Amino acid sequence: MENKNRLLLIDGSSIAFRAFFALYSQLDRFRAPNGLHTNAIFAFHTMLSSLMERIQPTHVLIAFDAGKTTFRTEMFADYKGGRSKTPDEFREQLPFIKEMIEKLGIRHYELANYEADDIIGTLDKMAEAPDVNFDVTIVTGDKDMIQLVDGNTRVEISKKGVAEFEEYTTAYLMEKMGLTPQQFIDLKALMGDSSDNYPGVTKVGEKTALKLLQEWGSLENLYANVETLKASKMKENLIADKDMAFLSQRLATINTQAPIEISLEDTVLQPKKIAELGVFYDEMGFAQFKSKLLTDGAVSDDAIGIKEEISYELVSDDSVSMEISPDDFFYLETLGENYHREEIIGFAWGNVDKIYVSKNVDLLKQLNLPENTYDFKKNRVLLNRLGVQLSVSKFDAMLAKYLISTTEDNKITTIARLFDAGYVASDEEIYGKGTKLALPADEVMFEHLARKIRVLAQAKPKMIQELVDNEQLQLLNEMELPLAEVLAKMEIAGIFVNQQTLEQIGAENEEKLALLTREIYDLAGEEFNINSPKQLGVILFEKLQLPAGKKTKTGYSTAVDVLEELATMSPVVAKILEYRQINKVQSTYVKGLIPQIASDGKIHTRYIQDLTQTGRLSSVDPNLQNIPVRLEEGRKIRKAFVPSKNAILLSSDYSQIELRVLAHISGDEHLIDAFNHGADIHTSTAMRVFGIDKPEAVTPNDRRNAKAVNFGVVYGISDFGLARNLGITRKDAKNYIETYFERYPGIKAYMENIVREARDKGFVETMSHRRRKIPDINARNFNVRGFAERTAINSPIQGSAADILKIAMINLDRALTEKGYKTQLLLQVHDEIILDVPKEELDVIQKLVKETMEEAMTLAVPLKVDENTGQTWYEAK
DNA sequence: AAAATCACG
DNA sequence: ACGTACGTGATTTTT
Repeated sequence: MENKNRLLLIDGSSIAFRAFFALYSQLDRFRAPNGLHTNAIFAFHTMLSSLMERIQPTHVLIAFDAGKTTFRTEMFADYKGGRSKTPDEFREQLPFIKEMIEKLGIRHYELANYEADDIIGTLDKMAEAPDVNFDVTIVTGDKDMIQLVDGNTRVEISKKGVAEFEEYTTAYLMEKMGLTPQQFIDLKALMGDSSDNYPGVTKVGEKTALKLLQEWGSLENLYANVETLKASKMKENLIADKDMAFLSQRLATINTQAPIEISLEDTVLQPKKIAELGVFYDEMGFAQFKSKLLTDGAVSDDAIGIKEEISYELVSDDSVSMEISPDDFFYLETLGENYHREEIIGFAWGNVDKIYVSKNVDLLKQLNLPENTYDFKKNRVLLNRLGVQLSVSKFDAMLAKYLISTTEDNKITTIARLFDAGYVASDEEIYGKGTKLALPADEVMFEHLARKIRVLAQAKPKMIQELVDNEQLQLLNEMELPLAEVLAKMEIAGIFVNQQTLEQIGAENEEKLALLTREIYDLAGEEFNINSPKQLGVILFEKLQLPAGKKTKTGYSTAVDVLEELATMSPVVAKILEYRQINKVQSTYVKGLIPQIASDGKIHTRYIQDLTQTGRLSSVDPNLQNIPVRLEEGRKIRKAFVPSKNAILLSSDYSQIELRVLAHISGDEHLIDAFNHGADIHTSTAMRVFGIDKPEAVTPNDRRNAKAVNFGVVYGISDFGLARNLGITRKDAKNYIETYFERYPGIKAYMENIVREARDKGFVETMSHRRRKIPDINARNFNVRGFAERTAINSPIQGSAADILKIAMINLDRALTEKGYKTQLLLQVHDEIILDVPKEELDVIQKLVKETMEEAMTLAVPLKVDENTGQTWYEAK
């Protein structure tokens, strides 16, 4: 870039106001720890950063309006009159925006009796003096300042959000409006300005004003010749409002001679006040800005006093002996995430005072490793690959953090921030990401590992304290930690998948797809990419003229529910649905799974234990919790999942566990009764809600509707959702719900209570004190708040059900181990477990599994378990 | 990187 | 009037 001074002048008042509205929808989310709204502060920071980045100014000034009265109000008392009061939520943020600007090393200025425009205009003129000759960029939300555009000065008007600006240069102004900057003032003189509340000439708006200026060039010339205009209402108005026109002209003119007490030298960009900014970001709750601040350079890390020195001892020799204290942490590093395949690149152990690092994996085979861990399950699996049985963990910082709060991720950087436990770089900074993922120099990695150990050691007591305060210590020690061991066993065990079976299914699918593709091209009359919703939309809704129903953000929706509506209208639609179904199976479950079969003939998934908001597990790499079952076409995939030699697959699932949990935690007598009498729950609901006497009188359709209502109840029902699901009117859905609540008053009470509880405490919890924060519960926005309310209703239900299966798995694993059975737990699918059972153990194991699951927790209703066995997963259903 | 779609409980 | 059912992950296309 040219070595010229660049001055950036920002209308702080106007941009702050724009910033406020740019994130207005997020008003409730942006709250400082002390409750202050911060949406405008945050958006202002974002806008400012991107401007600084783009313009790279040498000088910056942010001007603010000083107060209500200015020299313009002396000229015209109603100037800016009639404006609605600025919102309190905005006004309270202004002082903090100014504070932030100062800490960013930028000057701000305001002057009694003058507006920000005048300060900017005056400085702009100073910067244009021949001996100075700066490039000037003016940023504002207000078009008035376009009059300042000239060869040195461009004006950027904030358009939308925080990043979109419209840049006015003399050329652009001429092209867009056919005006010079001076004429822009006259334009406003004629048409007035409704937001500044001066009227201009009666009945003259933008179109008329532009035409007059095209013809006469200026306000002065227009009025010098006004008598020559042919008689019209407009001529009368021009003559009558002449004084107002010239007054408006003066009001619209920016004063470039304001008595400012600030010079260009005062606007030189200063270095950021790093330490103060760090504190400020903390106060505002701006974690991202703070971590950015820290990563921007080592100098700043030290300046802020967070990146203290760290020392560690490198251990490369196998023949080291070590003493372990109960406070010591152990940490194991891999480059990638999939610990079934990744190699150990380094590890560290120690405490706040003394830290060891190494990359000699042979050491791991002989050392006695510390019992405080981070991601114990990963460590267990990795060491198992080395033939080492890692001893039981006493504390897992990752799981502890997950239990304390699910709102953020559970990375060590996050733990460091939340528990004020020192500095650690992010893995991305050290190892890169995506294609740039690579091993750094040894010293870089070792320091990084040492810092992780120190953060963990410093955070542990604080985390324990918080777990105690939350009544969650038991949840960690007796549920998540033991479960991590069980899951490690399951992941290590893996499940046999028959590749030939998958390939056979794959070959059949390919044939069907080829045929369907030809048929679809035929019916459509052309070839196109059937996988592209965009191209498909064009074919269906433009070429074939089918009625487009729903729309997505980018165009026509071609989702199943839309296509099903169209199926009767054109034969191509049915073919497309069939194609989609088979293609899904082929791409995700045939082509996706085959490469996941390891050399042992098994698929080893990973269960993510610290992710879901409710306490469920998730399964990745591959996901074995969404193998098809509902449609036969996909269900066949399950034929490839087989037991080990001389064994059988046993699938055990809880029947209606979420409704049973709901019955228990709501205490609703009717729902409890139904379960206690062993009734078919959807039939029973149908009888109560639709007023049917005998179960025999419940039609399949009644039962179907009741089932949808029951689902809805668990999800936090709304008439809209139920209506959409059942294809009935909202009014009917509303009736269903009202009747349901009348007949099940305990459920209604539960919903009201849990929402109130969320409001009071800011979180809800499961039967085992698993928490979910509900920050949006008091949102002003109807949708956001509605979502939060449904979350508050659903989370304790889904979460308690998850807790129950977790307990069952732990108890079952314990029983299997104690009695020395060879049966293996293989998979978990939310309300179901799949086991590999040697044939000779089958009878006793079936009994044991059922018992263990049904007795996992004692509720006001019985827990019921169904079991199925088979030579494949397909049969075990 | 986001959006659309669809697989599961 | 607003415009949604709760919780996930993988694949493909589009930007």
